[in-house]
Amino acid sequence: MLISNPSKLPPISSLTHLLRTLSSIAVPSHNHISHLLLEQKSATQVLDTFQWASKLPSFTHSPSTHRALIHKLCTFRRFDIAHQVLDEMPHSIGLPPDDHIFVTLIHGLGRAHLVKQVIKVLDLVRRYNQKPSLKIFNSILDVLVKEDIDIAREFYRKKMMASGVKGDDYTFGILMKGLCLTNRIGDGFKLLQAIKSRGVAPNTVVYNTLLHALCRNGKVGRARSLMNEMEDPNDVTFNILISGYCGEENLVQALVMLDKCFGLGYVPDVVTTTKVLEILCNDGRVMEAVKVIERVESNGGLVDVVAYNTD
DNA sequence: ATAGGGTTAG
Repeated sequence: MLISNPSKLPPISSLTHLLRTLSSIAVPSHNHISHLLLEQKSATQVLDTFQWASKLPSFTHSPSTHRALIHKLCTFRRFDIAHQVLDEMPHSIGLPPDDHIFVTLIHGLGRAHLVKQVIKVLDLVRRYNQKPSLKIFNSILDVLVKEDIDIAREFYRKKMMASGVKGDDYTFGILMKGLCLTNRIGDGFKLLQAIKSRGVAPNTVVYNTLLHALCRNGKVGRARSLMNEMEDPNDVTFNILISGYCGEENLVQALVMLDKCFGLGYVPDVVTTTKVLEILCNDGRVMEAVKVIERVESNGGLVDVVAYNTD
């Protein structure tokens, strides 16, 4: 048995103690026990708490309490125990681990940079006779793009495409993020092209990711023309472009975009507004800055302390 | 489960 003897409980915090006392009076909810688990400071404490809860009269663990347990075990890097817990789920609650719990494990392994183990989650899912869902594929892909874009691409080609799993909007967003993270702008455009060649319009997130990478790399003009082909630019799109123009101190274009932004009913966010105010004030155009503040505020936007200090 | 993120001196 992997859960140790509760009689030798380690010292526990007073909050934990209080919660334990309360739960022995009333039947605790799954939510309640999950929070209690998340509060524990060591793998032993989490396991003890989990074990203690399972002995409470009229309490049965659920997928959600298991998820909390797995999450905590991952933060303590006890992936071995996490796997054992998953294995025990079919007998302990009569249910195999669900998607949500696999995603939790994938995140945990990802935080520990355990790339190979993350990919192996696919086999783990199959061991419970389940077909890995697109959500699981995407979660794995999300970990991989942050580690190594080439491994991510190989995973996409060999594991997803080869098993007949078609990527969705999320998939392309994740891939674009991975490419842009390493400033592979050329590849970003290729991906955009690949999406279009499937006969679908790339979604706004995919575009925005590439727009941001362009702006970061001093290619605001290219970002502007790419924006022209977007069907539905949103507030984030405008924040990116306005910030981009501010970054190269192109006050004229920044203000043009700002107008366009308001014209479509979007209000720049706090960060973007501050940048606009900054370059206006640097240019001594304080009156216009005040007008911008009024315009943002009257449209329901926020201007914060940092902006007011800009002088 | 997917996009961005600022200020600080004479």
